[in-house]
Amino acid sequence: MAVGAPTTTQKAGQKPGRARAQPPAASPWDRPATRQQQREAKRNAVLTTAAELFNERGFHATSLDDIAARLHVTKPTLYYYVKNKDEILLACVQKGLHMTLDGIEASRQAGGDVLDQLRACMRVYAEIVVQPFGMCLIRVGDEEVPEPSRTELRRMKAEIDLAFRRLVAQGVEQGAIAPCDPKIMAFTIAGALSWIGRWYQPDGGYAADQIIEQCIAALMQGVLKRPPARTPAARKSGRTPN
Amino acid sequence: MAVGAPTTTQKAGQKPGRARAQPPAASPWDRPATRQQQREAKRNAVLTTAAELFNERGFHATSLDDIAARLHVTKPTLYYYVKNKDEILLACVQKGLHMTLDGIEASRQAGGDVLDQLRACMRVYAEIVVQPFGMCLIRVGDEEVPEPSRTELRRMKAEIDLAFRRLVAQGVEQGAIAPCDPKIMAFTIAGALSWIGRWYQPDGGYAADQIIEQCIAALMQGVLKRPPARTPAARKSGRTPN
DNA sequence: TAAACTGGTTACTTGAGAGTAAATTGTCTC
DNA sequence: GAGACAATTTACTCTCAAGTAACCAGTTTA
Repeated sequence: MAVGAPTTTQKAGQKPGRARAQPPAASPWDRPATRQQQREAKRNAVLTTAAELFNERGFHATSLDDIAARLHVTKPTLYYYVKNKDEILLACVQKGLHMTLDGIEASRQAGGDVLDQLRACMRVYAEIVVQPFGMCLIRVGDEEVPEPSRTELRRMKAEIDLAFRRLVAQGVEQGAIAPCDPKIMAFTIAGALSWIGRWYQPDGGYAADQIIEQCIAALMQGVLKRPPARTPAARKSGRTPN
Repeated sequence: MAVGAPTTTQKAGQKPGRARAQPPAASPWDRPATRQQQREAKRNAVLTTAAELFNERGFHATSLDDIAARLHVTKPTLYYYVKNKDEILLACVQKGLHMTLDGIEASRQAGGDVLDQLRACMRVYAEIVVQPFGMCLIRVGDEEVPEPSRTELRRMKAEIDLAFRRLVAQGVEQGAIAPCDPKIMAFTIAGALSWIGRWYQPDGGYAADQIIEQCIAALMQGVLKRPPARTPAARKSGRTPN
């Protein structure tokens, strides 16, 4: 399902766990959404637009007036929905982080062997990283976010990293993954996937899915040519299992 | 004089190719370096310090006063050595770029088969990326640098990317590298290596070399365990060639 | 030793952009 | 349709940092 359309907060591996209790979801027959819902929707629009601009120009180079302009409102309006500029950044990054964490949790629940789970996590991560909030996550260095929150952010990032590292370690133990330092392998994986968010352009000749799948395959398989594996299934395609 | 230790510009893939013709190198017996040399050295100190601060706090979050302070001088002094803040950023990134390009050229000259050359390029790139100017290169998005130069920068980055892509393509043809889309493979490699510059900390339990070698190995070999190769040399170590 | 230059300083101008106060318009409820 | 409250606007303030002007101390050269 591709992690999907912007503005719609909570889309990836959702399930009301982390999200604040949301009114049951709106059917088209409902009368024009409640005040609360509208407010929430507008706040989200602010955050999404902000994230897009941060990604285009960088955090410090984006003014609140820029954000307001793109939303066709004036700057003070923004302050009706957010406390200040830092809070915006924080919220964006946090959304990206939550989406990732939820997604990882979902892949865990989905089960499968270590390799399946690792691949699923990679996919989740890569899909998020090409969307506004996820892109924020990897483009905006955490130096930029001021101290109370920075530590919290780092904690969450470490959590993601740990998930990868654990899977790798587990895979090594089971003999499915090549012997390596799991920490470095995890960073290598995360790095390659994060980088996608740096150069990917929706209108650039490649579809996001293509890029993601190929990048994952490249990481799994490595640069070096493999001798064709003796796996029965692999015989007919002539390729090693990805 | 205060504008202290020049921090030795040009470290990785140097050799006077691209650098402006430098006076034969100073022996300790020489009288106190010429005006020109001192000036050059101080300008370099400004750039290096700036790069370090940009990496620590981000470009926009670093003020010229910050840079001046770390050099124990006052802001107007900086203007004696550089035109303005943008020029500083541009110079830093450009230095990183030139170092990389020179390094790549050097590995080409060094010869060897495709894999050797690819590995050499990866090493060059990774080594640069953990140093001030190289780190600038990958931490500072090119959105930040204003238009006349941005295009030039992108051109140079593309050149680096192209070098990787060409090696990959060549390797695929020769059958040394697994069949893949060279463009994506190149980005995957560059991404993983660039990422090192994001999390590497000189005082963090790992030596830079370790990280670099392991990261390269991880990329070459891939995540998946390889069946032990039938290469005679590989037999005794019990591992596949890295 | 005086002129001229080099490298640096203090003290300023200026502009941009974050954030606020208070007035204004719109909408819902009784 | 009159109040009450939600949503936005206009018109400001204030701070910070880029960039400049003008001046000063050392050093070199005639």
